[in-house]
Amino acid sequence: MSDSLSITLDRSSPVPLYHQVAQQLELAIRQGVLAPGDKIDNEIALANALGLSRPTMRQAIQTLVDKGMLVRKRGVGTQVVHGKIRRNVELTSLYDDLAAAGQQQRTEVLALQRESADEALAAHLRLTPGEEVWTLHRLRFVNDEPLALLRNHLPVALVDLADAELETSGLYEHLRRAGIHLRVAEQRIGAKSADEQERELLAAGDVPLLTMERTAFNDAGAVIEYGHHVYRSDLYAFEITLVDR
Amino acid sequence: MSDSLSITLDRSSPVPLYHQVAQQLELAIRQGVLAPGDKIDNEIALANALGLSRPTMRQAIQTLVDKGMLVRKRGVGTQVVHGKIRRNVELTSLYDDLAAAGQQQRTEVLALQRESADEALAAHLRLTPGEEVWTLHRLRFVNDEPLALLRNHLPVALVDLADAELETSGLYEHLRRAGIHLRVAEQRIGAKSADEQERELLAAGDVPLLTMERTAFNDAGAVIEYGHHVYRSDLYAFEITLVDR
DNA sequence: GTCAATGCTTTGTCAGGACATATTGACGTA
DNA sequence: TACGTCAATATGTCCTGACAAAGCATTGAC
Repeated sequence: MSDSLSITLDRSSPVPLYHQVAQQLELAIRQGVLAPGDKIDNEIALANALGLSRPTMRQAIQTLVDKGMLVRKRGVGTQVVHGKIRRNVELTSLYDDLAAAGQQQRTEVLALQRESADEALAAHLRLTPGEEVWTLHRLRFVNDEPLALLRNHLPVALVDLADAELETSGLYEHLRRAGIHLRVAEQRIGAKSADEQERELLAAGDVPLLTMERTAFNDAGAVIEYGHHVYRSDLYAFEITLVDR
Repeated sequence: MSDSLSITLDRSSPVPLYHQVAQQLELAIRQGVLAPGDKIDNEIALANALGLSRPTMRQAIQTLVDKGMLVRKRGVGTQVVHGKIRRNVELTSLYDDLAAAGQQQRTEVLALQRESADEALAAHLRLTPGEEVWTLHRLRFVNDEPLALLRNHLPVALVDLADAELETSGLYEHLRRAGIHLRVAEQRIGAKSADEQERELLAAGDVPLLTMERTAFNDAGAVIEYGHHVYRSDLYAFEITLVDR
């Protein structure tokens, strides 16, 4: 039912057909044209309607199944199950989330310098001690209240932060613009009490802090970034949508 | 290089061929037979060697690419990038993790009862107030130290906990055995100070607590479970591997 | 000796077909 | 009425074939 959705294909576009279909399907779901519970037409009918082969149509649907937005049942059909799905890597990008929520935010760069990695840091970045790394300390405010203390380290060989506009945009956005694609990230989320420096910077009296440690890898498996952040737990929490396959 | 890996296929098995290949490839990577950096043979050669078609071989490789263990580059080949990858849903299953680490653990069921859902709980489980739900409170110990207070709610209509052996195995294991497949989960991780009851049960003096709130959905998009847990942050942290596609 | 053009390798995309299997509902029979 | 059988339907699996596009190395010209 509800095949009022209109999908247009551009065969001269470099964007793969299955991706064009997937994008327009996802948009339809996010915008509510297809609501949770709605059944979409079967693969063969859809493929015919769009002038595509069944494998291509399947591939389009599969990407949305992997995102957790559609569910297929053999002998039954394909159904919409979920509208809003959160992007994966970064768990949640603090910068983007706050921007999306319309919160006024501000970032203060406390330190940005090149230095040689000590043993512990080299281990995190999988370098040999002594190699040069960027060290970046930032303090992020929301509505003029300090929210998070962000400490990051990146190998100089792979990233250039010299001209990064880190006060006005996120670190990950800078990496994306530099053509660096983060593929895998290992994260560890915990909690701790604030130490003296953190209490001072974050103006958090006895508020427990949420900690996040992350190592991010690019396509080649090289470490791009190691960060350890602390957040005021009264102002922030991590949200994520997980999909099991 | 390093095609000493031996993959055996059973065409009479109900397990799909691409899945058999993927499983054995994953095992080889996890066991270090294929180490990060190793290149595997190209799709066509592998397919021929196993007597499979290229699409089937591709499908096998794709599942490992989606898990973040392999990376493909057009014109180059396929490489191993990551050995250890953590399972997805549950972020991390406390019970399984502790068992894998060889820690001695014990679970105490504080409460298990059927009751009718109040307004707040009904909203979490997407029921109408008054419908019956299971309420489960557990206290989990590691090495005889209290680690976490687990509070869960499940709709009576979808799950039966009457005979669940919740002292000796995890809740998720019980659900799996009952044939319930969790497909999507929304989680929220934060931190807070312990209240009086939590301080008493967890014997945590001034240790901040890590909180986890989760809503889990099955294939049909129905809510199977809502849980809010607290963990002693000096003994536990969430670990997760994220893959971007 | 340097650099650009070219060709090879490998994955990416797309088509079309065949059979298997799970689910549902209709039908027929006890 | 109750139960089992069967057919229709939809997705799951697997195959063959073809061309496109990106990376890399080799070749060739200057």
